[in-house]
Amino acid sequence: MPELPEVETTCRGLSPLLTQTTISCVRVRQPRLRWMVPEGLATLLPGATIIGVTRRAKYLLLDTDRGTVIVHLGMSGSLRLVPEAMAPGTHDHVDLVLQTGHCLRFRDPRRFGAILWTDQAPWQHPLLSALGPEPLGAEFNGQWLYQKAGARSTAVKSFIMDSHVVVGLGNIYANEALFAAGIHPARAANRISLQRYRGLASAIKQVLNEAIVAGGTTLRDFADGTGRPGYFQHRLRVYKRNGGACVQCGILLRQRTIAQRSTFFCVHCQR
DNA sequence: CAACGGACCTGCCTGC
DNA sequence: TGCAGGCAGGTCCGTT
Repeated sequence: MPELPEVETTCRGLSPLLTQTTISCVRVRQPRLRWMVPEGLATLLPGATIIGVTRRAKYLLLDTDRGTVIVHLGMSGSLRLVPEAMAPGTHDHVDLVLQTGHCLRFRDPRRFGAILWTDQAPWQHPLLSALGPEPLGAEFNGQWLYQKAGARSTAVKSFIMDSHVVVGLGNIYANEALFAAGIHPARAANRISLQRYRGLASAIKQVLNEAIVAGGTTLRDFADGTGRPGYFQHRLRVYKRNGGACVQCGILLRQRTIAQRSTFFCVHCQR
């Protein structure tokens, strides 16, 4: 589910609801996520106050006065604010119960997500320290992509999904951004000019910004922190549209696998 | 170093 | 109707 726009949507939805609330207890029903949920959470967090909710890459950071809860939604995770008494479902693995009578509920059927803790600056955490730039920041541009591509012969689609190059792009938005930039997803990263990388960088920014405005993409069950779905799925131009007509030239869109991920593109508009 | 495949999980859909 | 197989929004890690 969650690429950068979905995580950002969750972040923006939850931030005003969680900021300045105090955690009363932690309920862990299933600690076995991608990594074990730290046992210490249940003793550390009661009494802690949430200072703010921010995002780095696809990680949500719940900043408290004692440290930071780092949340990753994996493939199927979601975070919702619900009444404390609401009965949990099968895959509702963790609750942060608040003094307001609500709880922040982490659901994740596939358990590829994670809940971690750090009392250091979160960007120093091993999972965050080596990440590339935020795609919506000024330091991410065509020059950066061109320089990072160097001699790499990997497909440009895998290249822009590499979190050391730029964060936040998953399979949906990598496909969409390459279509918007007119670049074939299988083209070797080192065979793209600086000029075309400038176009790609701005396409990435534009696609992500549009998706954030639309509240993200809801394919199956994504909802933001308050339960609202996203609407960007109606604006997808290539993702899962194989066999359909290209919105620009009308020929049939193709699908193939690149780096073990389904890839959708127009052979006429993308070179 | 870079590229690739495997691993981790469950649910849903298709086709036999 | 049942079941096997393939596929899904992520990303770390070990092996070439």
